[in-house]
Order: sequence, then C-alpha cells, then structure tokens
Amino acid sequence: MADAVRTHDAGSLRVDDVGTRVTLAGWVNARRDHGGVYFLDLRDASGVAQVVVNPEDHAEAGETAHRLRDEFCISVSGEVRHRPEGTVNPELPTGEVEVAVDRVDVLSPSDPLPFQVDDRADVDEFRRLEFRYLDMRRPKVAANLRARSEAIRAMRRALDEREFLEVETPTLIRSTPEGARDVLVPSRLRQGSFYALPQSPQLFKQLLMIGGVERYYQIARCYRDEDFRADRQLEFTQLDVEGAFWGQEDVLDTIEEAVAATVAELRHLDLDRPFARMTYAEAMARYGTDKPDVRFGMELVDLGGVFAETGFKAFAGVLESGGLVAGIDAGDLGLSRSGLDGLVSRAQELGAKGLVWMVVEDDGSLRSPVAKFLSDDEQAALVEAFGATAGDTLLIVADAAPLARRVLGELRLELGRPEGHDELAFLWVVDFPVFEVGPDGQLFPAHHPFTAPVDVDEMASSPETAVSKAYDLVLNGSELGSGSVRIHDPGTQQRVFEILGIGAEEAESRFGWFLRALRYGTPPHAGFAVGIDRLVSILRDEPNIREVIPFPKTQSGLDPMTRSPALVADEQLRELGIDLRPEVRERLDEEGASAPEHTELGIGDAELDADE
RNA sequence: GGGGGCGUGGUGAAGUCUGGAGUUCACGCCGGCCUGUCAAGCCGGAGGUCGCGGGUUCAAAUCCCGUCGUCCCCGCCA
Repeated sequence: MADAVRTHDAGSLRVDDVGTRVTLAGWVNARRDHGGVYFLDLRDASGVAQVVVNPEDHAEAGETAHRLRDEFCISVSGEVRHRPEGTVNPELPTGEVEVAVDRVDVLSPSDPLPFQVDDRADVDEFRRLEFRYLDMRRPKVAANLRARSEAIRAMRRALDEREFLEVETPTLIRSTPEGARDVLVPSRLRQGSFYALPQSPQLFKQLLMIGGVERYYQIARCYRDEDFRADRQLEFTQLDVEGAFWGQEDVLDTIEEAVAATVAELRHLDLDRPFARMTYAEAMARYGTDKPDVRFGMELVDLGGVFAETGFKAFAGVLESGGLVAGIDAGDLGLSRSGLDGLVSRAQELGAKGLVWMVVEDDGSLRSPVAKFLSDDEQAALVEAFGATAGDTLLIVADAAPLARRVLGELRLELGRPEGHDELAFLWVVDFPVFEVGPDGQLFPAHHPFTAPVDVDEMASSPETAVSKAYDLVLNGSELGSGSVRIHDPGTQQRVFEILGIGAEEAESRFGWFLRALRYGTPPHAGFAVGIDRLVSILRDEPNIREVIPFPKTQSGLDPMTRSPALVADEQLRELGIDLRPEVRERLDEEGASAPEHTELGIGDAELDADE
C-alpha cells in the first residue's frame, strides 16, 4: 500500500519486487554498523525489512545512518534487490531481499529508551504501562492488539450476517444501584445529581427490544467499581447481544456462532458445535463450581452411599445433619506426610473444618489417619466408588454441601488443572437457580431482577430450589459471560421484584421508567454478553486481561502513563457543586498533593510556555 | 477490609536467609575499530541514596518497625 510518506510496506517486500524503487518508512528495529556498510532493520506495522546503506556510494545517507539509534522514526528510499548468495535470512518473510538505499531521512529521533522494544526481557509492568506506546511496539503486545481487533471483527461479521443491528447505548445513565458499585459522574447542570457509567447496557438493550429492533448487538464498554483482579478491570468490553422473540436456544446458537468465528480467526480451529452443556446442579455436584474446567476429570464423588451406615462419627454426624461427604481421586500425588498435611491446611484455609486423605496401597488397603475407624467393607466400597488404583490419593471433605463442594472444587483445580490454553473446553452451564445459598443458609439473588424464572409461582413457593432461565458460557474454567431469557410481562416483573424483596414503591422509584416501557407490547426476548477481554486473553494464552487491553490500569486503578485519576482544579469542583470533605483535604495536604490551577488554554496562552 | 510475593545503575537478574568497601552476570547507553551482518563482532568508558522513613549495630541492600508502589489471592464483582 502507498501513502504520502512511503510507497510500500516493509513487511510486504518479496522477490517479485526486485528492481523496484521503493520508499519505506517506519522505526529502526536494529542498526548494524560494519564500518564500511550499515544494515538497518526497518520495522513498520507490516513487518521488518533489511535496508543496506553504503557510505562510499551515498555519503549523506551514510552520515545519517551513523546517527541512527533504536526506535528512530525514519524513511529510506532505494531499490529492492536480491540478497547476495549465502546471506538470505529464512527467519524473515522478507529475508530473500533487501533495499539498497541512497537516501535516509530521520522523520523523528527517539530519546534513549526506558526499556528495550523487544520480547527478550520481562519488563516491570508499571514501567511498561508508563510507556505503553513503546510497549505496544513490542511484537507480543502488537500481536495481542491485532488479535483483539480480529476477534471483534469476526464477531461483527458473524452477527452482521444474521442481520443484527449494531446500536450504541448511552454511557452516561441513571444509577440503578444493584450488584456492583457504580462509577459516578457529577452533573454540572444539575448540581448534586450524578450519572452512572453502565455496568452493562442491560435495560437499554431490553428497551431496544421493546422498540422493535429485534436483533441488537454492541461492542459495549462496561464499568464496575470493584477491586481489580487478573481478569477484572474498572472498565472492560463486552459483546452485548439481545434478540426479540427469542428463547434460550436462539441465544446459545447465536453466541456460539460469534465465539466460534472468533476462535476460527485467532486459532484457525473449527470448534465442535453445539458446545457441551451442563446444568448448574450437575456442575456443582461434579465439579464443585458453576464454572467448571472440564479439560480434566478428577470429578467429585458423593460418598453418602458408602458411609450411610458408618461408625465413623465425623462422617455420620455430617450425613445425619443433611451435609455432604464427598471426595476427589487426586491420582498418584506421591506426597509425603507433610505434603498431605499441607493439603489439610489448604482445605482449612478454604473454610473446611478438615480434610481426610487416604492413600491406596498396593494391596488395595487404605493408608490414612482415619482408616482404623472404617470397616473393611467401607474401605473396599470407597476404592470402588472412586475407581481408584494403587498409589492414588483420595481427598474427602465432610461438611455442609455448598462448602464441601467449594473446597473440593478448589482443590481439584489446584491439583489437576492443566497449564496453558492449548485445549479449548467451551461449556454452557444452564438452569441456574433463582437464588444462591449463602454460607449461613441465607438466600440472595443469583442474577439481576429482569431474569425470567422458569415458573414464577415456584419462585415464590420454594425459592431455594427454583430455577431461572439463565445461563453462563465457560471456557477452561473461566466465566466468559452470562445471559438469560428476560421477563417481558409487567405483572411477572412486579411479582419477581416482590419475591426478591424489592417493594412496589422501591421498584417504582428505581425502575418505574422501565416498568412503564414493559407495558407497551413487550416482545419475549433474551440475550447474552461475552467478555471480550477474557476471551481474547485466553485465546492468546495470556494469564492477564491487561495484556490484551490497549491502555489498562493497575490494580489500584491508576494509569501510570497519564497518572489518572488526578486532582482537578477547585474551580471545576465548584462548577459541579462538589466540596471535598475536610478530612480528605487534610490527607491531600499531608501528601503534598496539589490540584492544578484552572486555566482556559487558548492559542498563544502564556501558560502553554510557562512550564513543560 | 484481609493474606501473600516483589522493589538492587536505563532494562532483566544474582547478592538478602547467615550484616563486613555498591560486588557480579546479561542487555541497553556513550566513544572507537571493523564491507555481509541480521537480537552482528571486538576494544574502551559512563552510569546506582539497593523504593522511602525510622530503629538495632562498630558496621545494614541484608535484621526489626512503619510507609509507598506493584503483582497474585480472599472478601467484593446483580
């Protein structure tokens, strides 16, 4: 491709171009000075090409080449030629040719670099983010940005083919405190009032259904003001989808289409479809989690039958009180006594009262601190239940079912989870409960209050077992997204609010505008949202979503490059009707932090020259 | 809010447990040599308040206390 400054992309040059006069522009990836000849590796977005400068023939170009340093932005002009016999570089796509140049121009020099722009060293991440614009010249980060773009393009293509409308929803919206903390933005025109940034476009996409859009998607930026993790940022991007006259199957099929297109693009892989499916109840029973990593077995085994008549009081007591005795066969761990005790400590850290370990001996007997409390029949039945073989370590937890499952599920991951993401195990987890059960038996809603229950009467009469039309997509043990069939009947919506403990008055004041919309012929509808950062990071085998976000923030919400968040001028706060609390002022004074003076920057403004 | 890891020339690491001169390695940077290299090679050089503050000690990168930053995790994330 040709543009104003260059005629060709460096990475595009091939033998076919030999004899062509070209002008390339890009960055100095490397400069090799051989005294009588300079080799430059010129890099642009398309790749790298070797440039040769011979000062004997072109003195001025030689002088310029001598001044060049890493990451200078330059342009060069000359003729493409074959590389001499024996100097072809098979590592480079452009390795059969080089450009013999007669002209070298520095478009823009570079200061000495804060770190080397290559993939050699594992540079401190804060430093990388401080100079993200240099960081993204590194091959790995550049490839991640490219992959992200390709992923989004694949999703758009898949949905455009199905005649979806891409609609933008507002990012300054009414706060509906529910779930995560909102990021708030003060209003200048209505002092004391605040917008919220959307945690998701949830209600707006439902309004689009009411508005007759029928098939909507958006690459939507979402904001949740909670603490950061490797897979969580303050702002993140979702593929947000909703369809009218849809049920669960329509959603699952559409999302699979978009995700499979993304995987095909990034991994050159045709996924088997439909994706595997499992109910929430099955996931909890077999894997102890609602987002199971199904790339490996080591499934939870319910031992209630084995110990139904046991004389071992610890197990008998738990079973009598309605708890769960379950375990995993962790395989041949080869752990010492202290290693096994370490697992007990780990289980206790996770909240279990204890953990029983048993090692299967060669003769099929069990070596364990509690073996003497178990009958021979029980021991045999235990080995049978696990399908265990000699050398296997069995880990058993007896506790309230949710706790026992959570602990075993976590131990299973820690002991069995494969490294890397070579294998992609997509899984739909369906039939989520309406309520999740807390550690003390209390119920709290598992989803937002617009999720349709399978049966609203059941939701009222037996909330602890009621199921909703909600589903998650899981990849290798990570939650990629979730969705549901929505409530489209205003009466049902009112009842669900009531059952969730949101009174009519409260519902009216918080969601009245939405409840009113539901009364104007709302079509049945359903939807989903896929976390694009998470999907791309897994497909790129990156352990951290920051690696696939162009300008991420640190765990404390700081952007090291721009140093945001930052103080603002008192004048700005005054306009917004905001006063900092005295103790906040005091802390800022102690830290020596000072807000900038408020200045109206204009052409010729003296402030521009004052400092920096 | 809590638990843990890390912080040493521009970059990455070793040194810290067991205190003894800012020591070492690789890369980069500066200067020089070199006409076929390709993350070139050779010679020479510069560059550090060991995150910051306090304490213990004859002596602190090293031990103790505090603090800041960063990463991972728990809580939190309808």
